[in-house]
Amino acid sequence: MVKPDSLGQFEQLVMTAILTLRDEAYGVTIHAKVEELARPKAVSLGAVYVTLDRLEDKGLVASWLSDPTPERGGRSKRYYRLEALGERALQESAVTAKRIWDGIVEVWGKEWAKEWGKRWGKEAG
Amino acid sequence: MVKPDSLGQFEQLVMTAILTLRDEAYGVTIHAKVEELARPKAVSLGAVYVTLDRLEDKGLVASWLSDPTPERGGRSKRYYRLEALGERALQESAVTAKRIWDGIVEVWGKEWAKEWGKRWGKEAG
DNA sequence: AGATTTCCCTTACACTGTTGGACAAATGGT
DNA sequence: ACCATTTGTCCAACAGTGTAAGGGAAATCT
Repeated sequence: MVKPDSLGQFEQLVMTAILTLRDEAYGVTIHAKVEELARPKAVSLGAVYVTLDRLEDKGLVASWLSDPTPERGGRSKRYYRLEALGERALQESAVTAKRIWDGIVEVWGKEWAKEWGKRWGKEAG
Repeated sequence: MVKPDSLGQFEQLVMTAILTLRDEAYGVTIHAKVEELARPKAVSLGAVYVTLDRLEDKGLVASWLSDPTPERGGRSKRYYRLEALGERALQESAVTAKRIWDGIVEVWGKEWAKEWGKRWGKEAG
């Protein structure tokens, strides 16, 4: 556990993925969700695991191993959830992220925001 | 000029500061605006200058020296503005920032967002 | 048993974040 | 003229985060 300081953007992505996946957050699904959030940028699986490791060292997330499941290749998974410290850190970072967004919209206008919402929002491809 | 890749969060803060300051963007004012955006986290002046340097190397911002002004300590300032490449990079990063915010609000709810807006928005202290 | 599928983890390096202090150029006072 | 003060820029060094590439383990299927 190092410092409850501010998160990097990739750490924010990983933690947001864990948060939104709720009970289905393990390496592979987290990776998929992060790629969805970071689109169109590609993300390597290794990057995700390294970051999960470091977040756990900092006490921001916790993990545990599941039992194997009876499917092909269904080996045990390492599931993750946010710790209280992690929730706090994510909240603060999210507020900063929102200030950035608001500042930009203030200058470039709401028309721009709408346009980008259409092209890059979660609904569209 | 290195790669027009994704920006770190601090780089986003600095560029957003330049954007919103319009014609008044130089080291000291940028530092002040970044601290406002990153509140309550403190930011050192050196961090800002180093980041400005690297952003200029990457061709995302441009700078020029002004004439001195007739006030106490009124030496010449280095002003900054965003380059076209920088605007594009900031837009993409901002979209990712917004996806993070939306994902979090989706889980924690709009009540939470409102509450944090009151306590941490630009209006309040 | 061997092939296939799903998943976890490590090593190594590049880039970004941050501190702390050095240095430069104006004005104001004595 | 000289020195203190104000405003401002910049560098060196280190810590921390981002990323790719590849090694390897545990299931099921045939």
